[in-house]
Amino acid sequence: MCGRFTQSYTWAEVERFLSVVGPARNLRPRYNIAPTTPIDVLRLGKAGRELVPMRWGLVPSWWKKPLGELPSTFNARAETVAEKPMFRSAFKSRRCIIPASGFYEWTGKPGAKTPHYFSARDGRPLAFAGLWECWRDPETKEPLESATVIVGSANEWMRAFHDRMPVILAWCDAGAWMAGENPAELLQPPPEDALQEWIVSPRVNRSGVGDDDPALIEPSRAA
DNA sequence: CCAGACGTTGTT
DNA sequence: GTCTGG
DNA sequence: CCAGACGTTGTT
DNA sequence: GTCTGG
Repeated sequence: MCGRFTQSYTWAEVERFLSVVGPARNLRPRYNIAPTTPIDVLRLGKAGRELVPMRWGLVPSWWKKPLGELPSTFNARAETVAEKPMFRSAFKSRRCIIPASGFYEWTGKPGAKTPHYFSARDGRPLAFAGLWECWRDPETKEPLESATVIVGSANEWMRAFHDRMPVILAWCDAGAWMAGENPAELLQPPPEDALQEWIVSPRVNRSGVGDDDPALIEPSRAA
């Protein structure tokens, strides 16, 4: 998966959706997110469940080099997330849910790329399986919280556009995910009729475009 | 990942 | 082509 | 037991 | 933080 998450979700929608794991608090709408910019992360902390904005791109707590030398960690592969040094610690003890109204995938060749918007057919927000970490800058000692989205195989329907897709907890068990259970069974693709899709403007991936513009997911040219 | 920008010369 | 911003 | 290592994702 | 090597 690549691109950004888009469109707003209402408090009511998220709360209803997240009721799988219990009541949610402090939820804020967010439309559209790019790597290295914050995403909303629902985690289980000492104070209970909280929605926290974090850097998109997980930084393992043991990372000692400058942030700029960190490889791309905005996605983690479901197949290897348990073993990769970059993710395994968070996979064990810092799972989270990343609410989003939808996500983008691109089709076409360079110079003729077409962005598609994907969201739940029932209109409810999606909840991606994620991981988070807290890292402390060796120089400034500043703490930085970060997160990543787990991606797995696409289902047949999705394969028409892309062979990967985020792990969506709506069709797994969000509660079990947060409890650290049955990862293999949890990280399955959703039913074939779970999502809907339409073409949007390439504007979605343009630098300088605000993340909170609902117009980003307006249908574009016909397919 | 993708979209968009990317400007040089002389000058003590 | 390569780098930056999101 | 301790010391030291440990890089990911996407590629039309 | 977690795993491996010694």
